Amino acid sequence: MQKVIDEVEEKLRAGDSRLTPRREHILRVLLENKDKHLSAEEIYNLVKQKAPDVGLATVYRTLELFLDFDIIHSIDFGDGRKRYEFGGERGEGHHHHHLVCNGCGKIIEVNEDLLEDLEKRVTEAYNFVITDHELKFFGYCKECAAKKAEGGR
Amino acid sequence: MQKVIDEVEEKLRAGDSRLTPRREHILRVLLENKDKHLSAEEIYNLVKQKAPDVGLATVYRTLELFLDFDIIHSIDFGDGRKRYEFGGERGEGHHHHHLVCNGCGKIIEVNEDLLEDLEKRVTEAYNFVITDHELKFFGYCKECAAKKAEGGR
DNA sequence: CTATGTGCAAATCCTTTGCAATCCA
DNA sequence: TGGATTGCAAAGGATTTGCACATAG
Repeated sequence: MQKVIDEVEEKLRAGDSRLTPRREHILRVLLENKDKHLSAEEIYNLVKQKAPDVGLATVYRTLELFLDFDIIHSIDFGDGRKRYEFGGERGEGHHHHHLVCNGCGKIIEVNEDLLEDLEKRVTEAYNFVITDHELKFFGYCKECAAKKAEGGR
Repeated sequence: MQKVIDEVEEKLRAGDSRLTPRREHILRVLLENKDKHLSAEEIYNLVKQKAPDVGLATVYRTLELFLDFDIIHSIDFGDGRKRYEFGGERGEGHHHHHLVCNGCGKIIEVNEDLLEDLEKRVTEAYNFVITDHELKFFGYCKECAAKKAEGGR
C-alpha cells in the first residue's frame, strides 16, 4: 500500500500539489475500502476516526483534487450522491461494471471488461473517441429474485 | 400521439390516479421532445408556455408519478440533475445508449441494443435477473476530437 | 362532500464557496 | 514570509414537503 501512496504523492508533486497529512488519511480510507463505493460523507466519517478534526469541506476538496489527478473516479448509482473509488478512469483497474439490485440495494462488481469489442464498433460507427465507459445493470440479485419468486413482498 | 396519451391515461386510472390537464401538458412536452434529455426545470419551462400557471413542484411530482408507473425513466449524465425520457424501463424503446462528449457536452444516442449477449453472460455468471441496463461511453465526438488533434484548446 | 391534485414558500439534502486561521516549503 | 491548505459557517442548486386552496368525481 505504501507504494501506491508514494506514487500518488509523486503524481501530486508533479502537478504542484502536495499529499498533506489530511489528504493522506483520505487516500488511505479510499485504499482500505477499494471494494466499497463510499460517498463523501461516508469517507468523512471514516477519516474522522483517525483524524477527528478534519472538515467535510476538506474531504470534498480532496476528492475533487484526486479526480483532477485521475487518482480516483466517481460513480453515481442514482441515489442522489456521488460515490468514489480508487483508480483513475484511464487506469487498468477501472474496467469493471456494476450490478445494482433493486431489491436490497446491493452492488455487485463485474470484474471483467466486457466492452472491448463494443467500444471498437462504436468508435467506428460514430467516429467517437472513447476514453471511458460506464455500464450498470439493474435487476435482482440471486437472493432477491428468489424472494420474489416465492411470492414474497 | 393521442393513442399514447390515452394509453397513459388508462395506465394511471388502473392505479387510482388521473391524467389531469396539468399532467397531460407535462406528458405532451415529454412526447414532443423524445430525442432531447430534458431536466425537470427544462420541462417546467416548456410546460409554462402552454400552461403558465403550473408550479415547479407539480412537475417534480408528476415526473415522480410517471416514474412509478413506468411511463418515463430517468438518466443521469453526471451534471448534477436528472434528465427524463419518455418510455419506461421495461418498454421496447428503451434500449439505446449514450455517448457523452467531454469536449462540447453533446449527447449522442446509440439506437441499437448492443448488450443482449452480454446480458445473457452476466445473468448466467451471477444469477442476477436483469431488468434494465444503462451504458454510457465518455470521450470526444468527431468534431472535438479533430479540434484536439489540431492542437486547439 | 371527500379525496386527489396543485401553487407557493419553506425545508432538505448534497456539495461548493468565502474567509480567516494555519501550515509548510 | 507567502502561497497552499483547512475548518467553519454560510451559500448554492436541485429536489421535496407542508399547508391551505382548488378541483373533480
